Amino acid sequence: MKEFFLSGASSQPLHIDYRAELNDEQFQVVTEGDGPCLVLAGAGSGKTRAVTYRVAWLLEHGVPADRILLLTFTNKAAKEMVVRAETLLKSYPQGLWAGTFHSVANRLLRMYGDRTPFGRNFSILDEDDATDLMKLCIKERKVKITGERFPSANVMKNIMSYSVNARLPITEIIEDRHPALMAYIADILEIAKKYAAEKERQQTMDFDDLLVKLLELLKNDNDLREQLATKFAYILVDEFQDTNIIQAELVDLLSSVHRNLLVVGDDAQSIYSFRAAEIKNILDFPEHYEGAKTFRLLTNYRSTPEILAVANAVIKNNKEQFKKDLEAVVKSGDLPLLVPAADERQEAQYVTEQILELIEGGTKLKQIAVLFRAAFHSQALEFELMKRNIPYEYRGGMKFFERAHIKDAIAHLRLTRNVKDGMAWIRALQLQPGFGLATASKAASFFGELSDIGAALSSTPPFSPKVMMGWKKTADILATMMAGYSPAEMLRNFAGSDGYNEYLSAEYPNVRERREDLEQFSVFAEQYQEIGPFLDAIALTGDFGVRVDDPASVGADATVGPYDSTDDKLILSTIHQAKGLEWDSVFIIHLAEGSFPHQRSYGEEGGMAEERRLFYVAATRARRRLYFTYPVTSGYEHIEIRQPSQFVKEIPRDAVEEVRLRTSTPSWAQNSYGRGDYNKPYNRQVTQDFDDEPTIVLDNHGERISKPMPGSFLRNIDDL
DNA sequence: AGAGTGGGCCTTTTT
DNA sequence: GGCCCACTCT
Repeated sequence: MKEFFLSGASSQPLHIDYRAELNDEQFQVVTEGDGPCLVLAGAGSGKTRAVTYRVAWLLEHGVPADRILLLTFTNKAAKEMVVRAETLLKSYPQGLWAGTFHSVANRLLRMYGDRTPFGRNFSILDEDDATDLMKLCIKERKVKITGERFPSANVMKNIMSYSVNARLPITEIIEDRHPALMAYIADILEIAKKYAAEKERQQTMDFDDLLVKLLELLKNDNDLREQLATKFAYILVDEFQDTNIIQAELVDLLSSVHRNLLVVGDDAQSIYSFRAAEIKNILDFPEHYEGAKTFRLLTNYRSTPEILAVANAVIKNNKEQFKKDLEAVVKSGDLPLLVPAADERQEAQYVTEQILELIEGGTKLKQIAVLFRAAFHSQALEFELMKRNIPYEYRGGMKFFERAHIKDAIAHLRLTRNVKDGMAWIRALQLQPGFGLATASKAASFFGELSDIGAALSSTPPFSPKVMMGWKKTADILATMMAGYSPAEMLRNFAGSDGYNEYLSAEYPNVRERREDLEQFSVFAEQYQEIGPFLDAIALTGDFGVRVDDPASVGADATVGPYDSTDDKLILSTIHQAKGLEWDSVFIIHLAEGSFPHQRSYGEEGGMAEERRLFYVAATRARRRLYFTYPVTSGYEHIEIRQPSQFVKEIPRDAVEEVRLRTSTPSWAQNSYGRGDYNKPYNRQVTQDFDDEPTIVLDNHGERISKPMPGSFLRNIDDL
């Protein structure tokens, strides 16, 4: 702590009783966290608590807020940490550097970007823009197709992103993961070059660039590195198990002067290797930082011992892992339930009914979550929830800022800051008749040579008369928009412009809703004074809490039904998005081989271990009740028999209670009126054997549809 | 070159 | 079920 003790701020009376509010391990982390520190924090062990108290402790001991850097992976986590620190300190920690890696990198690049070829006014490409740009690069290369399909822009982007983040040559990645594409290797490498060059020319960065360009800058500019590493006296990193090489190197450089680097993480919750998270960062931390202290937070304050028993048992099957069993302090509860369902539909019905029962028992809807491996797994459930009028909030899927009309507005705004932003030009111009991709690209190049948007508006581009008409419209929209000053004003001018409204009403049936969205967007914009920070916030957050495609918000009146308010909603979420969160009751659905673990994980090195960590993350979200469900069959025309997830099989038989569903009407067995007629008799049955191949499906006459297998209906897990 | 239409494809996870 | 591409016509 040395120099900071002298600063005088510590003369204020301490009002936080660290000793009383933290357990021994947490207290150690908070008070002895100087130098390089690794905090292995199990799920629900008060990790956020330890970090926020540490920040509070530093501040109370006179460390200036702007000399503390707190890095997280999600905006939500960053916000939560700051809010909790604020609550502790009873004042907002003004000046604290807290944010995601990407947002902090952006902030630094806005300050020092003039030392890079990108300048300080670069645009940020979101995932769609980046993919579109990649498409253009592919198109331009005019690849000769030789039998094998050429990778889509999306695939190309993924390969290149992985190459950057894992710091592996593209060729090696192609050889390893897409050997068939080696036929195109020369083209692919050229396209990669083109993509990079194009971004530089357009003064735009994709998400990866934010980290990479900052890292390059710090490596090449000794003065700046020295300056920043001196500035940041304390660096704290959350979810360190999910950092990649680039991120680890960034914090390494930024902490190179003071060496006060405290990283928190749980190797058992590393679930982002697909974007090159390097679990070695956390496993090798003690070797990499000489004299590093290691702390372990193993007391779990969240879940019942029954839930932890399941999570601990399954994760044990991963060999490369710090050994640790979470210990529960919460009192004993019910055994987790294991529920095989005849098909997706019955699974959805079961989940829905249980949710209704939980609510009757006094649980709030928002204290219940349904988690799944992949976004589309929730489809059947969403039908059922809609049918029963259960309001829910879907995490993931279409983000507000990804909606077409919102992106239109953003594209026009972006041009006012960076006239070289080709993707913004292409998007804006293509709204007008006369502009297709080809013409818009050419126009973007033309305008990209100019100094700023003003020059573009007063230029005389070499367009044909028809194209010129379209350009006049765009120019008019831009001019109308720029009559405003703040982001909100500009947005309202944009939404009110004749040019854009003509486009909207010509193109879409629901103009009114789209205009309302734009108004909502303007309201959101009111908290920003300047266009730059506003655009950055949008690019780096993707959402601002507005629920998209939310059928429930219409019917759920605050005073009707057992739901106490409109924000009391069931949570549907992918497991990835659920990390760090907790609920009273959690359903994990689609626990069948091929769904979870995901099909593609079988062939990937370390894939199964990662899926298992995902399972671990999912199970440890639950406080009191945990349900595992899976469909035994899937498909309608061609019925497919599913195996339960291998993770289900890894659960000790006495650690769960198996539920047998009585009315097992696969939807294909129901009458042709669809919508389940529960009174109608049905005869089809499904049997399932856990050990080897299934199974038997009987039709209405008791005839076998698939291969014979003696066995009872939905065999008990005890038969394993 | 752009716009409109029909068929094939694919569906992990995210800052 | 949605998106993307290729094809055709203007």
